[in-house]
Amino acid sequence: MPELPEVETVKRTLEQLILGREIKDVTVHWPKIIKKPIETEQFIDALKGQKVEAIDRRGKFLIFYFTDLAMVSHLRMEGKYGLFPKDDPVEKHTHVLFTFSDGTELRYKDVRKFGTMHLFKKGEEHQSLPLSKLGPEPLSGDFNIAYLYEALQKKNRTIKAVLLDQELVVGVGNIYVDEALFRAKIHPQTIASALTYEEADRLVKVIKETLAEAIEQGGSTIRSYINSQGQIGMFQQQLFVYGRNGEQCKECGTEIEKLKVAGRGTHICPSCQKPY
DNA sequence: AGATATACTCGGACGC
DNA sequence: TGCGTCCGAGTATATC
Repeated sequence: MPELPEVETVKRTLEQLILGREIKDVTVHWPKIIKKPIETEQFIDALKGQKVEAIDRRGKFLIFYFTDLAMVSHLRMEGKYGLFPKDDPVEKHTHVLFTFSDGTELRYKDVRKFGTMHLFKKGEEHQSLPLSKLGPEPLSGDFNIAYLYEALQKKNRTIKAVLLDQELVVGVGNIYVDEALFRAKIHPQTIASALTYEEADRLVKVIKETLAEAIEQGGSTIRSYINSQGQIGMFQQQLFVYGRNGEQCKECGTEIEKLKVAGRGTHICPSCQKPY
C-alpha cells in the first residue's frame, strides 16, 4: 500500500521517464477511476496534445502537470504506473492508458480499482478536493513540535487515528504509523491529548526519520512498476513491527502482537509500547 | 465543531 | 467446484 515514501519513489521514477512526452491518446477501461471531469470523454479529450511538464507529490497524491492541466492521482492500495512500448501486451487489471506520440505508453494498473484521478486546470488543483484540506508535509518545517503538540492537545482520539488523519499531517498510512509509534515507544491506543511534550517531540523526530529512510530505500512495497511487476522496496527489511506479528521484537525479543486500533490492523511490541 | 460511524471503491482469500 | 462472506486502505459522506 503506497504511502508517502512509495509515492515519492514513483514520482521520482516517473520524472526520469515521462517528462516532455506528449499525449496522443488516452484509453479508459474502467471509467469509475476518473472522478473529474465526470464524463470520461471530456477527460480523454482534454488530455490529448498535452505535454508532461512536471511531476509532483502532495501527501500520498501524485500530481501530473501538463501544458494546461494538472492531474491528481491517488494509488490507494494497489495502484501502479508503468511505461511500456504501446504495442506490448496489456497486463490484466490495466485500466487507464496514456499513449504518447513517441510510441510509448504510460499504463495505470490497479487490481482493486480503488485508485482515483482528478483533472484540473493548472492552478486550481490545490484549491479543490481532494487536495484542499490536506495538512502539512511531514518532511517540511511546518511539521514541527510546536505544531504537533498544539494539535494533539485538542484531540480526544487515539494517537494512531490522529496520525492517520491526512488533515493533521499527510502521507502517513498504516505501515508508517505503526513503525513510527514503535520507534517513539508509544502505544497506538494512547489518547492523543495525553501525550507529553517529550513524547510528541519524539514522534515528530521518528516520523521524519522513518519516512526519510524509507524514501532513501525506495519505499516498502514498491520500488517502481516500470521494469517488472513492482519489486519489493528495500525498506521492507527495516520494518520493526508492521507485518511481523508472531515474530520477535528486534529490540527486546518479545513477540510482536497484532491488534485493532482505529479500525485498522495494528502491530506493536507489547513490551516496548506500554499502554498509557 | 468535532468526533465517530458507515458507505464506498473491488477482487482475492478463505471456509464450507 | 462453487458460493457466500470477510478483508483491506483511504476518503467521502452521514450522523451524532
